[in-house]
Amino acid sequence: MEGNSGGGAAAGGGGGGGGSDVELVSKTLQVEHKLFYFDLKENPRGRYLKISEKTSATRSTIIVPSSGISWFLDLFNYYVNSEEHELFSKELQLDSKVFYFDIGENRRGRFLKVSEASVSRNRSTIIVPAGSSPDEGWAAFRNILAEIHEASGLFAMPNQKPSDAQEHLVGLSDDVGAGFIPGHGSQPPSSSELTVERSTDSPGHDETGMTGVSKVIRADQKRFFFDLGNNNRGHFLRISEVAGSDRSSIILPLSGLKQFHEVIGHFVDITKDRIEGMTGANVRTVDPPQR
DNA sequence: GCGGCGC
Repeated sequence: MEGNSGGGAAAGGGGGGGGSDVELVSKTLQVEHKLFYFDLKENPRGRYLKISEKTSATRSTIIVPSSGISWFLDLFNYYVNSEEHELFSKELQLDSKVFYFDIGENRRGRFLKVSEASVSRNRSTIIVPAGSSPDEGWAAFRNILAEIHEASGLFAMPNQKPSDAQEHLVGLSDDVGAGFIPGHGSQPPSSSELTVERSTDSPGHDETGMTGVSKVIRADQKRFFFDLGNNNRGHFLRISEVAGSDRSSIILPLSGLKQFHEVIGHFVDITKDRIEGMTGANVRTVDPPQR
């Protein structure tokens, strides 16, 4: 809850020496008799999520690159929300790593085996029990991933108010339509893969009623900020991409907004098949074993 | 207080 902004998000600046990775978020989850540790960490080479499974005797760990957190979230949502008979194994390719998601079952119950295979590294595996109630097991695991995914975005954006993210976490579906641009309430907030937040700055000033209106969307690990502004040459929409500590933006005069919208719509149309569901980019379904 | 995974 505290403003843990840390100045400029470029924690990579002060190399820090060997092994002193900064811990941004740390959470634990107990499922049956297992303990799962979630540590979002950062070092000069980037950010990653370390997930450890600890039992009384053993401990195993997988390392998820930050770009994979949203994929993990999607995959756990898939396993939580799917019927038992339609659960398939999945493979998630991230950079040089491959994560395998496999369902298993024994007399203790159902479980999801997540193993990480990378070059020159022994395969490591964690096993997450399905759990007997919707509050534990896979769903609880999913919830932690969602919290970390949220928090990860906040760390990338020092000016972001944490309360906005909390609001987004808590609000289930009713608040999706809120906070739209005044006078333009026509667009439906269809966000299947994308999650939409809003951050309105200084609503007290309403010179034209338009400046200061902002929206934020997130896709994978990137965040895109949309800000209406104006200067002596007119009104414009600034679209900024923020990923990690890098950001860049384009300035779109409002006279070009309609064409922009049409072109985006065109690409949405021709790529629909790939962005719905999860057969596209990195995740692929693995056929069940024949017998 | 469990037990799967791995060769």
